[in-house]
Amino acid sequence: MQSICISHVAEHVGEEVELQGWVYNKRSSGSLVFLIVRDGTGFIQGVVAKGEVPDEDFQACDELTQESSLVLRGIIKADKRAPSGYELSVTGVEPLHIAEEYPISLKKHGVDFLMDWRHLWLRTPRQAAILRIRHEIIGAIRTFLDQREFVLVDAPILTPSACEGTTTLFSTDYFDSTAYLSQSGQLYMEAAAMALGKVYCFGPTFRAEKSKTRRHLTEFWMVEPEMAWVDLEGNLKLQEELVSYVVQRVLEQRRDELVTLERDTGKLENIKPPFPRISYDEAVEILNKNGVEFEWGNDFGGGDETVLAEQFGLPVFVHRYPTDIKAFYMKPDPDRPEVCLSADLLAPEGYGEIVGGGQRIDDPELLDLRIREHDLPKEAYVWYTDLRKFGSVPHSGFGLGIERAVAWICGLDHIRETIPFPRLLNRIYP
RNA sequence: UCCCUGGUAGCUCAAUGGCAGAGCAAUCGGCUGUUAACCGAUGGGUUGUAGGUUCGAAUCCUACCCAGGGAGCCA
Repeated sequence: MQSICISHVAEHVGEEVELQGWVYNKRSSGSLVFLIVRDGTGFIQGVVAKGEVPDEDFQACDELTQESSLVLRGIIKADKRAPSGYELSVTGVEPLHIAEEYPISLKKHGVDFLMDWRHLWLRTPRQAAILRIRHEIIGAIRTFLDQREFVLVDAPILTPSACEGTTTLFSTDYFDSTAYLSQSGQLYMEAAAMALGKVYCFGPTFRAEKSKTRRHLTEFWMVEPEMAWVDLEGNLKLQEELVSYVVQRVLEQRRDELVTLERDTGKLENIKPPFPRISYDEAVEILNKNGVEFEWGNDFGGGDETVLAEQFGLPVFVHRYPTDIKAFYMKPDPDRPEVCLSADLLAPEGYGEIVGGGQRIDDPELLDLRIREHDLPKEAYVWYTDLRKFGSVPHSGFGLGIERAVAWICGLDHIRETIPFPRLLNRIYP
């Protein structure tokens, strides 16, 4: 007898097959038992009728609890009464392990409770759908960049000092000195771009900020492309093409999962280049016009980003931020040095900044000056400033936050559901 | 770090100063088409912790702990 996955039952109608899975729910009606079984690829209802299976198999159904593991044999039948359109007419039930009383019921639970049981929460249809979409998004990003001949270059996670010197880092003992968990691979990607042209890193990023919001994690994943010989506009073009490709691929490949999440896919269908571009100056005007008190020179808060993104049905680039509020390596606009060639991409529907990037300083003297102005330890950046001494070229890059992108595409109200085991302020379990 | 909200049965919640409750889950029984099945029965409590006010506190007051949301900062 062939052992198959539930995702493939449609190809085996009329055949007797074997399924391996877990009990999702059980309903009993005297001499009929309905077993809803999941195997990670899907769900199917098995109908166990007394007299049509060996007596011991029928009695075994009594013992089955939610999430017990079992092998189920039966004949696949098309049935309009089944939610998926298919049912299993059970011929054999073989429990493998009877699960203890399962903490997660099919009813409503609070977030704190579910987070404590995150290792089991992942089994629910909604969480599984999110993880599949996350997988699709990551796969799409890598396919897109690979097709454009980017080279994946891994950045170190243990680093000797802050990449940007501003945010709080996690520190760890490194033999007789201190190392920090990376908050960005970008500086290393600049070195790699000078070696290979177009590169990207994809890895975890750590921020010890004490942020307690629906948009923050202390450990998150970021893809950071970096390109030699590319200016700000070339950078934005790549970003809008990448984001559009990812969204369209999820729509094509993960439609069922989006339905499970009750995502309004209409809003995603429109995500195609070009994305609107507004300058920081224009953004300030828009805010003021919408009754938001905002002074030129400040950075946008979460509410400000939502107001800006609401003006367009698409992700929107905000470019040329004040040089003072951006990282030390951002290249000033040659026509207006008080602003820099940076740009953030704000997602629609209030999801905020999903990409931050810009053109980097290529002038060695200016870079040295900025390192001094930002009070950064010069010795730690010698290798970085070397990049401007040995064939400096214009170059640009960006960082795309995976979890924020997943939250937006899935339409989730909190980022913590986008990553299998979220690390949050006050939570490092499980 | 600051501001706001909350903490009652395994879970989700009710009880606003006067007997600690319901639904689900669990256990037992019933049912041949259930769709978060249904019906009947049973067990289940140091009301986050410590103190205070009161004849009487889940309820009011103080401190602390924990959680959630937000600010700052960021992706």
